Amino acid sequence: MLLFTINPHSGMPVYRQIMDQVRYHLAAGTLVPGQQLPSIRELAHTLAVNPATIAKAYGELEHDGVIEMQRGRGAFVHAQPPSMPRDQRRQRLRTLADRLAVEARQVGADDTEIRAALDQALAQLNRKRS
Amino acid sequence: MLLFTINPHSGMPVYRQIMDQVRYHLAAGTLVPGQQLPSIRELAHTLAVNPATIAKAYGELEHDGVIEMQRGRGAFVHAQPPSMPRDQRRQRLRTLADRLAVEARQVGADDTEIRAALDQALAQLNRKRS
DNA sequence: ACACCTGTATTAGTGTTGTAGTACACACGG
DNA sequence: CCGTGTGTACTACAACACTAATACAGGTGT
Repeated sequence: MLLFTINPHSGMPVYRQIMDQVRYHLAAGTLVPGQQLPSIRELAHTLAVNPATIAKAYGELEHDGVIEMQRGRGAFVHAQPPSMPRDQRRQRLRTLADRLAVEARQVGADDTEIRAALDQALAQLNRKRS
Repeated sequence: MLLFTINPHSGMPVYRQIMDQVRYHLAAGTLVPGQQLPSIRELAHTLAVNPATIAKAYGELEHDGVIEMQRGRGAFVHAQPPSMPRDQRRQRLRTLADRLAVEARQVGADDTEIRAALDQALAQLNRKRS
C-alpha cells in the first residue's frame, strides 16, 4: 500500500508534505505506534526525491517526538505518543482554535458553520480510525 | 489607543505579525469596516521598523481584500468584507478544521477538549464584539 | 568477517524571504 | 501653487529554506 504522495509543484516544500502526511495518518490511525515507516532511501526512491529531503522530514518528526529512528533498523512511529502536560496542551489547543476562529471569521463564517466544519473533520478522522 | 505590538525576536516575521493582528482585531470587532488604519510611516515609526515592512503587510492585506489603500489618504479596512461563495467557504473551513483536528490529535487531545477550545476561542471573539 | 541494510554528517548550490534604504508620484489643504 | 501628508516602486543585501550530492558510520543477518 502506498502511504505517501507528493506534489513537487504545489509550492509546499516536499519535506513538509511528508511530515503532514505522517501526522495525518497518525491522527487517522492509518499509522499506529511502533509501526515501521519506509526507509529514507526507499521512500526517496519511490517519490523520486533526494534522500536528504526525506531525512529532513524524518529528522524533524523525530525532534517533535513523533517518530524514532535507529541506525541499521529503520524509522518507526514512536511507541508512546508524546503526551503533553494538560495545561500546556490546553494552551496549545487555544492557540490552534484561535487561529481557526479568526481565519474562519475572515471569510464570513458564523459560529454554527465553524463548529460544523470541525465536527466533520473530527468525524472523518474517527471514521478512518475504526 | 495602541492597536499593534510586535516582537522582533519571536521568529515570526514582523509583517506577518501585523497582518495577523489586523485580522484578529477585525474578527473581534475592534476594527470595523471603513475605519482608518495608522499610516505606513506612522506605524513604522511607532514600531521602530522600516516603512517597507509595514507596506508589505498592508499590501498583502489589500491583495486579500481585507483593507483598501489610497494614495495621499491612507489605509482603511475594506468597506464590505470579502464574501466568498458558500461552497468555496465550506471547503476553506474544512481545510482549516482539518488542520486543527490533526494538530490537536497530535498532542493527544480528544474530541471534547478540541470542541471546548474552539468554543472558548469563539466566545472570546464574540465578547469583544459587544 | 562480510555484504548490505540502515541513518548521519558535511558541503554546496539555488532560490526565496524579510528587511532596509532611497527616490518617486499622487492627494489634500493652506 | 506649494508643502506635507500619503502610498508606490525600485534596488540591495543578508539570512534562511530547500534540495541535492557525496561520503561516512553504526546495525543486522548470513
